[in-house]
Amino acid sequence: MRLATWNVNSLKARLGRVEEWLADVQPDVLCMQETKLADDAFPALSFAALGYESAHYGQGQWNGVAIVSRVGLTDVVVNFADGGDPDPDARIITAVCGGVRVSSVYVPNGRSLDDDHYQYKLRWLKQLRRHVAALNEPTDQVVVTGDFNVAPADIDVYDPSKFVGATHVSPAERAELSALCDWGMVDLFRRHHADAKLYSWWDYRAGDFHQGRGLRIDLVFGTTSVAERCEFAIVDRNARKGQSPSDHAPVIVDLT
DNA sequence: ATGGTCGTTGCACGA
Repeated sequence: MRLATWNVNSLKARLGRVEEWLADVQPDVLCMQETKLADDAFPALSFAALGYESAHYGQGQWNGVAIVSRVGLTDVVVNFADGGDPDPDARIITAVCGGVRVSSVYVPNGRSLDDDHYQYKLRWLKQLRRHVAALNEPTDQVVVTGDFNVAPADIDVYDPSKFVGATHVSPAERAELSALCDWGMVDLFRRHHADAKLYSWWDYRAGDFHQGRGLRIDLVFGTTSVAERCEFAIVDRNARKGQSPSDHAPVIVDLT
């Protein structure tokens, strides 16, 4: 099973590229973030024409997450399912695809450490963990993937000195990812590329992509049983090139 | 040293 995640930065602006990419890469499951669409504007027929079932949770304009699958798509849950307060934004959707419970997540950006949005980000990550624990046991086949807006370690940042005091690298955010791992999840990409300075997001400005100034913030977490099946992981940098790219590249994992 | 660009929408703001 080939599973991928991609922050498309507006599915309306990106649909052509996403269709082309699906035909080329042939993933079985694709999790998308920042569709920036209302549910009734989601192009389900375009995905159906390529053989994919789909589930979307959007609000229009901002945020919006989706899962498309050609290996089944059942048990769809929008928003958090831990019994706590629902997130006012459309940032998480969960479904079972090919025997794996998959969540597509768009973690709040945080803006800056002194912003209320940063506290929202930390609360959001805690609730994500409760959501995962409410739906699964650590021994289950579970994937939580998407745009985490957190670089797990300094190796995931092109120049850590430029991010001192910034979001995406703060100890509190990283501790939330560690807590997810403590529950029973593994960063599948890092497991396959222990020392690689490879990124999944590059600012549109100043030629950051071509200068190699990026962050690895698009992550695929899998439970141990998923990690044991994972034989390949890659960032598809080609999808960040050319005409009208998203500022994120897809991350792909292959499970046996 | 600073600011670079996109996407939304509507003539600013979030990332």
